[in-house]
This record gives sequence, structure tokens and C-alpha cells, in this order.
Amino acid sequence: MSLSTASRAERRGKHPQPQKKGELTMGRAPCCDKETVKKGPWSPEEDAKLKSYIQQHGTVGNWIALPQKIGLKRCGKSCRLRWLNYLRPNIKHGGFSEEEDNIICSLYVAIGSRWSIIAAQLPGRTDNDIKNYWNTKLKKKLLGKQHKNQQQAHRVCHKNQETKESKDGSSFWATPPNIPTNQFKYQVDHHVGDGHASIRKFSMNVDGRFSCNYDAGRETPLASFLEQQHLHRSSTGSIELSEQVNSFINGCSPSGYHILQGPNGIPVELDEMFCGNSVKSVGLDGFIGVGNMVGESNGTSTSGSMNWNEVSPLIYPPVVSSYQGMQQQCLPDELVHLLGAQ
DNA sequence: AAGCAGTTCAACCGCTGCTTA
DNA sequence: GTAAGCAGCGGTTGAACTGCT
Repeated sequence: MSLSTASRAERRGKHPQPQKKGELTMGRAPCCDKETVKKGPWSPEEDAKLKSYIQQHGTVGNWIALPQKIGLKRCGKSCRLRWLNYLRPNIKHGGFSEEEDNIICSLYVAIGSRWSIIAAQLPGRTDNDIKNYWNTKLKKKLLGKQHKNQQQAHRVCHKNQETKESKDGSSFWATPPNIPTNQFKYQVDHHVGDGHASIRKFSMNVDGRFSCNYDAGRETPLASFLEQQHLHRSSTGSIELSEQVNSFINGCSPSGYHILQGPNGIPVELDEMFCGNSVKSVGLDGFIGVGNMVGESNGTSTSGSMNWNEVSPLIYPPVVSSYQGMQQQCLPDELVHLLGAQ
């Protein structure tokens, strides 16, 4: 370290942030003076200033220095957010289509709350918009569907459970249901011998409703994300998610057989199902790194890979009487070990 | 009309990872 | 190799709005 903070700040045309009395020396200094910076809703005048400056000079440069340049008493981060989420051209607000709903749900199931990646697949939508939409509407919509199906399925399950319990006295359910041919799939084409950079084309197909083809020479955020996650290719170069995902999106399980229940028989919330599942718990590596994941019609997978139940047990777990029981029942050994170590 | 509860969404906060010196 | 500075991200907050009683 040869340069002091002050000299570096000067070189960048900035003054160093004065350290406040009693402030810790460790940790990050605030990006702006919180006492003089304006907060809250933006006025039309502020919007106009910001918009005209960016339209003239572009967004290239230093966001933190920008408000000073144009005389705005705003934090640079706030300016950036305002531009990206509201002032930027071609922004769409509200009125999400059915197709967009499906895309959001599909991607949420696959990659979790990576809103920026999801937003990148929906032109004109911002991550903030999608996040809000998911939290306020889509999640409830799905829970509503889920609830309906649960009510139907409960009747069937109750019958099945009675039969099983009468045999062995346990509350564990019998074998998982057969998984019909998948409608939802990711496919990653590759060129042999090209390493991780071989993911040159990313296409996605949700029941024929959505297709996002790779634009040659331009890596999609999702494709590069998958690449970052050290996607292991199968011999066919494809990753396919089973119909379970798709059918959940469309309202619960394919057979109406598996109901998600917590320890006290309380239905597990969507959040817990997705966010608490192994995808999130052990990182996407645990999900994508599995390699070829094919929901065959008999519920098995090919070439030593894992099926959906093994990878994402909380989406389709058998109902068990305890969390530990569920781990033992559903998770592959290495994941149980990982979770146990946490 | 008033009061309350629920919903929406813009904006904020704090953290992470990358870049630079 | 290290630390500062920054952009970007996801979670959270709270004001404004809406609907119900």
C-alpha cells in the first residue's frame, strides 16, 4: 500500500470522507454525508436534472460524484437507483403478462431470488419491480393455487396415509410418485473442449411458452451465471428440470400426492420451500453441479445423476414426522452432512 | 365520514465482489 | 498482498394508496 486515502481521493477528484468522532476505524465509510443528503421521494425537478445529464453524458463514470456535478443533494447510489428503476428509457411498470409470470416463476424455482438475473431475461423490467411483484402478488397467487390443490390432495393423502400407517404405524409416506415426462427444461448446448466458456448457447423452454435463445457473441446473464456456477455438463450437454417444477408453477404436484408439511403438519410456505431448499442452502453448485438431471417418466435419472427429489427435496419431499427424518429421507448423504455441519 | 387493516412500490440500507492504486 | 473505493445486489422499510367496516 503506497498511496494514502487522501492522495488517491484527490487523484480521483474527490475529497476524502472526514471520519466522524467516535466512529470505528474498521468497516466501510459511508458513501455520502447522510446529514446533508436528501432522502425520500424524488421531485420532478430532480428527475429532470438527472435525466438530462445522463442523456447528455451517459451513465459512464462515477455515480457517487454525479450528484455534486449536477447540483443534486442526493446520494450517488440513490441517483443510480432512480435512473435504473424509473428514469431509464423503455422501462415497463406493472401489468405483468401471464408469460412474464411463468418466466419469473420458472427462474425463481431454478435460481432463487437472483432478481437481477431474472430481470435480465425480461426486457424493460427492473429487478426491483420483479422483486416487488413477486413478494406482493406472484407469491400469493401461487400460494392460492397451492392451497386449492392442497385441499384436494389432502383428501387423497389422508386416505393413503391411513392405509400406510395401518400397516407399519409410521407417519412416513410410501415411495415418491412417478414423474411424467418433463415439460420444463433448461438446455445448455456446448462445444466440446471449450471448458466453462463452452456454454455458448443458452436456451430455455417452459412448456413451449418461453424461449430465450442465445444471441451469438453475446452471453446472456443467465448463461454466464450458470457458467459462473461451474456447470458440469452431461454427455448430452443438457440440464433438464423435471415436470415437478413446471407443475408446481401450475399449481402443486403432478399427482396431487405430495403435500409440504412442517413439523406440526402446517403447510410449508413457498418461501421456505424455495429459499430453504438445498439449492439455496448449499448454493447453486449443489443444484447445477449435479450435471444431468432428467425427470424421466419413471422418476429415475440417467448415468448416475440425481433426480429431482434428491436435489431439491423440499419441493417434493415425502411427508415425514421430523426435520431430521426428512433430511434422512430426502437428502443425499453429502447434503445431510453439509447441513449438519452448519 | 372516520378509522382501521391490508397492499403496493419507491427508496433506503448494508453487504459482497470487483477494480484500482 | 492489502486496503480503499465503487457498482451492484437483495432484503427491508415506510409512506401512500385502497378497500372494508
